[in-house]
Amino acid sequence: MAKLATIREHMERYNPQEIEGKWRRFWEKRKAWKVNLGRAKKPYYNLMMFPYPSAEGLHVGNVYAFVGSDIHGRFQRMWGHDVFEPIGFDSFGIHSENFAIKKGTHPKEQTAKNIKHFTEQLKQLGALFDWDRAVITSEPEYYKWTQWLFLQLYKAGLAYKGKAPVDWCPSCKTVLADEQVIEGKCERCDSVVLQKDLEQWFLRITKYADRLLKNLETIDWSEKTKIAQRNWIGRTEGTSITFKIENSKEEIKAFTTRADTLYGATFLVLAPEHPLIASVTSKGIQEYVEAAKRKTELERRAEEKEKTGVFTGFYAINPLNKEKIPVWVADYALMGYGTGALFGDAHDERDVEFARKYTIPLKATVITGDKKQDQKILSLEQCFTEYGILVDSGPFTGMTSREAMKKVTEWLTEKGLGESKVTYHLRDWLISRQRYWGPPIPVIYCRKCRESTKHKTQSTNKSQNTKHKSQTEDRYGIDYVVINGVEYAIVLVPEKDLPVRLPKIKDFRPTGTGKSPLASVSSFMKTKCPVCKGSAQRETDVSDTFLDSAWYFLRYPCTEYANKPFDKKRIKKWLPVSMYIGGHEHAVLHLLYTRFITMALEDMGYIEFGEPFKKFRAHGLITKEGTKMSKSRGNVVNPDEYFVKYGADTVRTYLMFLGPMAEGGDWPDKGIVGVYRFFNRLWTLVAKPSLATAKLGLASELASELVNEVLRHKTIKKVTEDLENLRYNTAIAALMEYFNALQRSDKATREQINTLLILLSPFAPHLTEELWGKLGNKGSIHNQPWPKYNPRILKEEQLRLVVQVNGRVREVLSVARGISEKEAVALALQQEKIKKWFPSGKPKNVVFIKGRLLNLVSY
RNA sequence: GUCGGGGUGGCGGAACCGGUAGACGCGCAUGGUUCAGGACCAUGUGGGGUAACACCCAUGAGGGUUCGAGUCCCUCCUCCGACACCA
Repeated sequence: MAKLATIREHMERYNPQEIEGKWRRFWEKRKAWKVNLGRAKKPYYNLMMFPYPSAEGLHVGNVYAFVGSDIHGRFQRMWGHDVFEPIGFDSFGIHSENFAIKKGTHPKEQTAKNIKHFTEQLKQLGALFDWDRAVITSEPEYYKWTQWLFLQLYKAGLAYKGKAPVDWCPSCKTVLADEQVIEGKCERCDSVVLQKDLEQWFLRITKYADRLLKNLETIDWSEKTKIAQRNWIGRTEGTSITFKIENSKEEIKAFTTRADTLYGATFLVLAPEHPLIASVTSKGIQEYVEAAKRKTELERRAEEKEKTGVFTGFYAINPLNKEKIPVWVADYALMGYGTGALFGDAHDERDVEFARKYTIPLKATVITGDKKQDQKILSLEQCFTEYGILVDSGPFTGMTSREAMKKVTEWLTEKGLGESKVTYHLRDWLISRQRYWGPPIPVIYCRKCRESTKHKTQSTNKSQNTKHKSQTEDRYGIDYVVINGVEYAIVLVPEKDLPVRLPKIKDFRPTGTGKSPLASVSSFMKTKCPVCKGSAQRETDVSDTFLDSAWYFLRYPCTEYANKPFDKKRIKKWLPVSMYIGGHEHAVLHLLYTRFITMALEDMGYIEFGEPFKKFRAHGLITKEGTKMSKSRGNVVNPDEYFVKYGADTVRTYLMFLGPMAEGGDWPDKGIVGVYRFFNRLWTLVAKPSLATAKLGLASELASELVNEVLRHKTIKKVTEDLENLRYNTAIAALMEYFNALQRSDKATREQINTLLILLSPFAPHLTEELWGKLGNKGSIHNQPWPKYNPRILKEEQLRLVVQVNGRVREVLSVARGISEKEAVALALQQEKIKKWFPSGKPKNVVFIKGRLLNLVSY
């Protein structure tokens, strides 16, 4: 007998492994989440950032992100949307290649292996993923179109090859984009980056700077992300001022945001890369420039940012007061910002520091109204950088800084000596990578074509980059590169020849020579020119991973089209993306690039929208004991053991219970058992034979207590609102509260429990499906409509009127909702706890907030 | 330095427009159940105070506005994140 009971008890226990596997197989077989993309009536594109499969498996941080997004998808699905929730792998790139190198395997094999394991793990999550449409960026079927995209960008004048000082990571042995350099270090491996002058491929994202900025107002994104983008774009308004050079026809345009300080200009500084310097023959200067370029960020840091510079030997004329000021070259001026030149004065800390070091005179022209400070500033003991009143500034004396900035700029503009200028922090996107594991850039260099088209190129000055050339549709014969002193025409690989396949080579490791490993594979490099059919060579660099991920969301709904990257009609139906959820670390990388590419595609006429994601929400970070999980720290938590111990439903729900989605949380605290207990208790309640028969069978009006009904509707309201706002943690709390009430009351009806299960189903899809069936309901719980609450029922609840005396709570009264102020005061004054505060029997003042509180004031 | 976000029990975190601070969960305590362990169930759990109430104190610190402040304003302390020689 005892044994039998134990077995029975065991059988009835909540066993996540058993039911989760069962339902997953069932759903997969039925293709339960499949959406017919062509026919769907209410398309909802629920997108999450796809993972880099650059590890053996998922960590709980990935799980957190995917589950949060999946819950949103499930919620939208139950609202009646046709939810398309795709998944894929961002499998090209340095992360994947580095991982393969570490493992000593070929990236192709390692990536395949990783993807296989990731897939197994992802399938355990119980998400709505459409696996038939999985996108893998390292497959030729995909990167063919990444290369196609590059060709279109080139034809539109948005891709160019140019020589520029670029950041080089000596460990990854490749150049990096501006965005991938963090505090002078490589984003991937933390190595200190070096500056190199290299000929590289760029995408002209700066052309879109203003649009990228302005459009932010039109999209529903987390404010944090928008701010990060605004900062990165870094639009600055200022003035460009033309300084004539003494005894020369040359002039220098200097950029400033403080035109009001122009009277105080006592020197001019050029960036070491400034074009004017190239024409200066003085040996000392050239040496300085070379040395500055060779400097690494580390060296600059070690010197504690000490500024260095050298006097050029010539002088410039201040257009305002005609003063003669020396022109210097210094490494604190940056070529990429403003005009690459600035004037130095006493109202900028960097200028002052530099001037002191080289004993260049300074002159203060701006002061505050404060007497004491006036003296200090005029004696130059202190560098005053704020706005103030102008002194010693000719006709501008006495003006405020703001006024003067305007007037000075106007004056200069009138005289043709300056103009308003806008500059940006944003730089063009450098996409060349001297690595193996990426899509080869589909370009061929042909010597013969260059020879035969040389006449087309007007200017022979090729010392600078191609940035400023005019844009035409067909640049054949005009654009060229110089390799080892020989000119080659840039010829695009014809679209019909795509993809340029990445050959499987043995020696795929980065070379460090400034060239991709592909450069030593002659079978790849040597090719025929598609124009002249003569022998030519291929570009051997591959493109940045972020180019792969800049358009993947367009591919998902169109994976069945082999002859085009995406289908216009399909795209029109499903895009822009309804909701995008992902990590905040991509705020200025992926999210900015993606917006740029979308705008470019719109301008080229391929799509009809300029913003890819209508709504974006950043999720927080899951940490381990307060620190970021990372492979290098070795504190990555593998979710597998938790799946085995507690099941996916518990892991899903627990992760969401940690805190608000936007804030992330710490894993693990022991709290996971709390959710597991909750599910066990739910299981027990539903499995109770008594519930399955008598009470559950009754109609709700007869059996339910009003209390439970009110709570049911309240819970629907709360959970619905919370899910809309991604406040999953409080939604779960409300569900627990509701469950606790049902369990306690012992009068729960089937409807009340069904509501609980439906509301819980986005969090715990397997468990709720099982219990839904156990209660004798038909069909899948996931096909149920989302419950609606009845506002009338919420009003039936008794009001708990808070009674305060002098703003402090003294009593809580249960009263009818419609109670009037008069009635409430009278009732309150009958209470012992209240009465004693009013010896006179009457309050001096009464504050009554209907439906909420009563405050009686005794003074 | 600049920009952004925080500081609430032993812990994770709740608290709509200013209106019962600490929901929900973890942990802990006591009791029940069990051969035992675990699991489970019940009750309690910010601090002081009380037999129990009452009452007092409490949301980083200090001040202010208000009938009433975690929430609004000012000053300061502190932690975290992003960017950083950007003129």
